[in-house]
This record gives sequence, structure tokens and C-alpha cells, in this order.
Amino acid sequence: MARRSARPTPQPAQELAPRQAAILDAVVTEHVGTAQPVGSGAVAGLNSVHASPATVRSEMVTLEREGYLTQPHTSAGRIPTDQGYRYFVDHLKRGELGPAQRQEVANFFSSIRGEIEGVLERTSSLLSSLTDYTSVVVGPSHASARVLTALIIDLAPRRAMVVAVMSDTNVERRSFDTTFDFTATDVYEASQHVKGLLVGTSLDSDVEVPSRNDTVSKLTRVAIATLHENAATNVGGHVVVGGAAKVASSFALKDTVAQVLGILEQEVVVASLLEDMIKRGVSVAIGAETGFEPLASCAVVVAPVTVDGIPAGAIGLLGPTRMNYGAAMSAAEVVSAHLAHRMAEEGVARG
Amino acid sequence: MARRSARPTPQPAQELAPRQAAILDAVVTEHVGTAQPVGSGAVAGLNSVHASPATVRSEMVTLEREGYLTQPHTSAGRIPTDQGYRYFVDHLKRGELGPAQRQEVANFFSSIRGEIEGVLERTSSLLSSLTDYTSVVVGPSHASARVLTALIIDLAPRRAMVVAVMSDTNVERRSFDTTFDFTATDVYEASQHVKGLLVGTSLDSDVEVPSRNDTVSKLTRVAIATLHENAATNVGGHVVVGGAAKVASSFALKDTVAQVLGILEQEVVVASLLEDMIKRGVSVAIGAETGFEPLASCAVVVAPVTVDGIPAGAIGLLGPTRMNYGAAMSAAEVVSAHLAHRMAEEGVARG
DNA sequence: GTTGGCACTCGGTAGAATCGACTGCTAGAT
DNA sequence: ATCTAGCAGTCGATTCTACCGAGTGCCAAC
Repeated sequence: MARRSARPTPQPAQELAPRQAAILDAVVTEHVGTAQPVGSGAVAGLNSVHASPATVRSEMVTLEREGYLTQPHTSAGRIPTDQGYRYFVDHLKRGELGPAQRQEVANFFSSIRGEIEGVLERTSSLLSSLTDYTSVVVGPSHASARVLTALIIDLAPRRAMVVAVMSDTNVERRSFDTTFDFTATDVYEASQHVKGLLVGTSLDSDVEVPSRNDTVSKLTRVAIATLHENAATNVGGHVVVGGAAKVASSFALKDTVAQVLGILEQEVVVASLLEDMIKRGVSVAIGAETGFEPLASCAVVVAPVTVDGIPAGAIGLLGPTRMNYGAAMSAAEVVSAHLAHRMAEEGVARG
Repeated sequence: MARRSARPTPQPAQELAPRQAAILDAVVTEHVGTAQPVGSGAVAGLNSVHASPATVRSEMVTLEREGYLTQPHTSAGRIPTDQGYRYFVDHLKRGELGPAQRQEVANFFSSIRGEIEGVLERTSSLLSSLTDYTSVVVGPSHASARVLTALIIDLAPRRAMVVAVMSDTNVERRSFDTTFDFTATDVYEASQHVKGLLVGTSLDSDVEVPSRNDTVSKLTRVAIATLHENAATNVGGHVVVGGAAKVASSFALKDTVAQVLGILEQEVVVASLLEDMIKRGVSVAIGAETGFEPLASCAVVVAPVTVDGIPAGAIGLLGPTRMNYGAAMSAAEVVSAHLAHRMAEEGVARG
């Protein structure tokens, strides 16, 4: 039988036998709590597993052969592999946030005021203090926002600024120089033109600009070009990292800490990682699943933020693979829901 | 004589004898390079110090008694104390940035475009990669900026947004709810009022608002109040931290890393530390001089950013006390000058 | 005041011994 | 056929000892 033949490569079973699942569950839970390898004795002592240490050991051998567990060294207990964590997460019953924490989140969102950037930053801190993991909050992408109003402001001779208030409450702005002189009246008229041309458009869509060569038309063209150019560099949502200090306490090796911090600094990378996970519909990435070598000993929990069914950012939690997945997932989901609600209030998605 | 009497508490001399100064200098330089205690032999071998190891040792005893040096343990070399670093820094000849680095900075500033926030973030990365220390860039405080133009935008029933474009190129914005209905015409008229009342004022100054109770007056009052309230929470300049990962490689103890990262997360704390240093006119804070217990093994180098003589932010570099002060100070100054120049171009200080 | 010489101190490293947690295996019980 | 108790074996972690060497403080001589 295939079952008896030696398998050089581990082959995950779709479903584990109930007792194996219970043992794997126990090993993960215990290891998450203690950060130590888990021995057969500790598992057998639990009332979720009805078996002697010897039986547990023999099951562990099977689990190890199938790739769910591994031994740091011969005479140590077992720790879960990434695949073991994966099985654990896939079979995790949806956890609930404690009432005290629910309350904390509710209080937070009822007290916080102000612009979206500030809310994102504070939300990130909240998440991080709630879970003790590093949190990443990605704001809504500006790509889909439409222009509510736009104007040009006279700054100095041959220098002006173009401002567009977007439907996601964001404001795009950019000052620019011209090669020609203009008057206050020119600015006013161009401003009206810009407004007329841009309102209702998104900044990545083309608009027909006046082709005439008078000052107002030139000003209008330059302003719109400047704004579009600026928007192109700002496509990704704003990324906020909170609780970076938690990274230092999560990993034993300083090298790992440095590498993880290095990744966190690259906002684009972080944002695309979360985006990619959401697109693929996964809420947890474990170790190599993140696709980044330096994150091999990390896990990322993500929750999308959607307003009226439209993606409006993401919430992520980054911790060691031996993280408390249940708590992290609950926290991310609850906070994401609150944040989405707040954004809807602020009119983020109203085009 | 006082010089002969035993001194339980070290008493720093105003000026050290030339040879002592040379030895201190050598110890600091060597220790910064190697991170190891420096023995008398290594110092005596340098041609900046003309003395045998024995002589160096006897001078070292003096320097230790006066508080400039210390021994990690009896049979080790010396390392500088904070006071030793302080003397070193106070007598540091102004260093120059290497030509390659100068070029890098120049290239950077000639290539970078866009809004001030983006520039600050990229500048922070530049500084950090230039020096290998963590960098902190504080943007101009919005307190002194004046309103260039202001407007109200209709968002939804009983919901609007007030926007003010400030003289520092910043844009203050905030959406708000009302308890009464208003029409598009109300919004337009209120918008004109707000503009008329606010243009030229700073957001922390009081303005006379209309006291009548019609819709337009109410809308005007609410808009201005919202804007002022918002500005009050945004007084401090924006803080950007770059190269946080460098912290992990700078300190031996993981605890220290976590504590320093913890401080860096508190943007207000960081901003006020830099501000305070600038106000006191110091450009380097060593260990306890920072005033923060967790920064005991850190040093902070700061350079103000001034546009037309007006403070417009600050640049800071944070590293271990055994940091390369000369390089850090040069980098901070050069980058600060470039940044100030760029801000002037962008019209930051033009009120 | 400076220097060479010298005894001494003490952290760091290497190797041996011990400890203990946990395993794999096997024989017997269920 | 499955489970369990018992036991020998493995191997990391800890402790202890010896030893090395970098660097010191002191002192006598220059």
C-alpha cells in the first residue's frame, strides 16, 4: 500500500484523523503560548487528547512524516511546520474578540475625529496595542476617486498651484512653474476651465484640453498635466505601519528583526503583498507563502476594508509564524469593519 | 592643590592638555570604528600621539578619573563616556561630505518632484542610506502658515467639507456634519464668506464670524470652527522616520532595540526632542542629554531647516553613542540646506 | 616627565562532565 | 489490531575547569 511505502517528500493529507488533528491543534496552541518545542507528555496531559504519551509520540511520527511537525533536534519536542500552521488556520473556528477589547475598539472609533490620514495612523496604533503585533494599514487607493472640485492658486510670478478635492476626501495638490507670465484674471479663468474639465473625472483618465495658445489655455493645460502627473506617482494607497517595536520582541535573532523592519520600510512592497493576498482571497500568509524570503519566519493576517462593496484599503497584522492567529484574525476583522463604517460616513466611496 | 586631592565625583576640565585631547580623540575614533574597547597599545601606535603605551596608560588613568573614559572591566581597554563623546564633539573640526556623497545629495534634490510630504519621506530615506543611521525629518509646523484660499464643498445632505490651502503648500481639510439642511447656493455663499474671512489669517488666530442665524451664517460658522479645531490637532509638523531597520543593527541588546523603536514611534516625542535641541542651540545630544531614559545609549544629531530665517522643520539622525559624529553632522547639514532651498522654491515660507 | 619591564587581573574560549527532557522501540496489556 | 508502560539512547543546555592573552597598574630606571 502507498501508506506503507517510505515517502521522501511529505504529502499533506486533505483531512487528518480526529486525534491527529487534536494533537496538531494542541502542539500549535502550546507552542504559540510558550515558544518552546512541545513534548508528547504535555500534549497527552490535555483532556482534548485521550491518549498516553506513547500513543501521542507515534502519532507525532506520522504527523512529522506528513510534514505537519518537525523537531529542532532529536531529543526535543515538536514544533509545527508552516504546513502545520496552515492546517491549523484552515480549521480554526472563528474566534471572538473579548468584550473588553470589543469595547476598546468601539470607544476608539466613537472618539476619533478628523482626516482620514489621522484615523489610519491611530487605527494602526490601536491594532498593534490590541494584538501585540505589528500592524499595517493601507488607505484607499486614489486611483478610483473622482474630482469633486478643482482650482488653481496664484503663488508667485510664473508659479501657481493646482488643487483637486477628490471624492475619497483626499486632496491632490501640486505647485508648478510656468515659462510665461499670467495675471490673476488668467488664473481665475483657467481655474474655471480646470474645474469644468476635471469635475467628475478620475485623475488617471484623459480629458480633452484646450489646444489654443493663449495664456489661459496654456495655464489650464499645464495645471491638468501637473495634476495627472502627480496622481500617477500617488496611485497606491497610503501605508501606515504601527507597532514596529513589536518586531524586536517577536524574533530571537537580531538579523531577522533587521530584515523584517527592512521589508516594512518598503511601503510599496507591503501594500502590494496585502493587495495580492486580498485578490487571491486568502486572509493568512504563513512563512514562505508571503513570497518574501526575509519574512520566512513571519505570518501575515489580512482583512480587506470594503466600502459599499468597493475595495478601500486593507488591514494587516504581521507577527512570527507562531502568532495567535485566532486573536489576530478577529482583531483585524472587527477593526476593518469599524474602519469601513467610518470611511463610509466620511464619504470615501461616494463618487 | 585641588588637582592633587582625591575626587569622588569626576570634574570635567574646560580644556584638556593637548596630549590628553589627542588620546581621547584617538580612543573615540578607534572605538567608533571597531566597537571594541581601545587599549593603550593601539593608541600609542598612532602617529597623532607621540608617547609610549605606558605614558598613554597613565594619561588614561587621569582621563578616567576626570570622567572622559571608562573601563568595561579591569583588564580591558577604555571606551569613552558620554562626557568623553561630548568633549570630542565640541572639539570636532567641521567635517566635509565626500564628493560622491555630495553628488548623491545633489542628484537626489534635482530629481525629486512633487508634494512636500513625498519630498520629506524620500529625504529621510536618503539621509538614512547616506549615513547608515536612522533619520528623522520633521516638516514645517503649520502654525505660522496663512490661508491662501478657502472653500466649502457639498458632500451629501447635511454633510460638507471645508478646505483651506495654506501658504506652506499644505492643505487643511475636514468634512463635517450639520444639524440643518442647506442648498448648493448656501454652500457657495458660505464658501465666499469663509474665503473672505480666512484669507490672510493663520488658523490659530480668531476671526469675527457672522452671528446671524440664517443657513449661510450657520454654515460659515461651523466650517470655520471645524477648520480651526482641525488645525489645533495638527500643529506639530509632520514626522517621517527613515531607516528604522538600522536601529536593529546598531545595538547589541534586543531590549535596547525595542525601546528605541518604541520612542521613534511616538512622533510627538521625537518632534519635541528635535525642536527642543534646536531651541537650545545644540546640534548633538549624547546619551542622557536626550532626556529620555531609553535613549541612554543613543546619540541624536540635529540640523534645523530654516527658510528665510524662519524655522521650517528639522532633520535628525539617531545612532548609537559610538556613532560617526562628523559624518552624521555633515550629512545632516548638507541635506538640511538642500531641503531648505527646495522648500523656499516651493514657497513654504511665503506668507 | 617618560619609558621599559613585570606581575597581575579577568573576560573569553575550549573541552569534559553532567543533567534532563524527550524520543524511538519493544514487549505486553486491552 | 490498537494502545500503553517501560527502557535505553540521543543530544542540547548547563556547569566546571583550565588556560590563554589582551591589557592593566605599578615601579624602577632613564
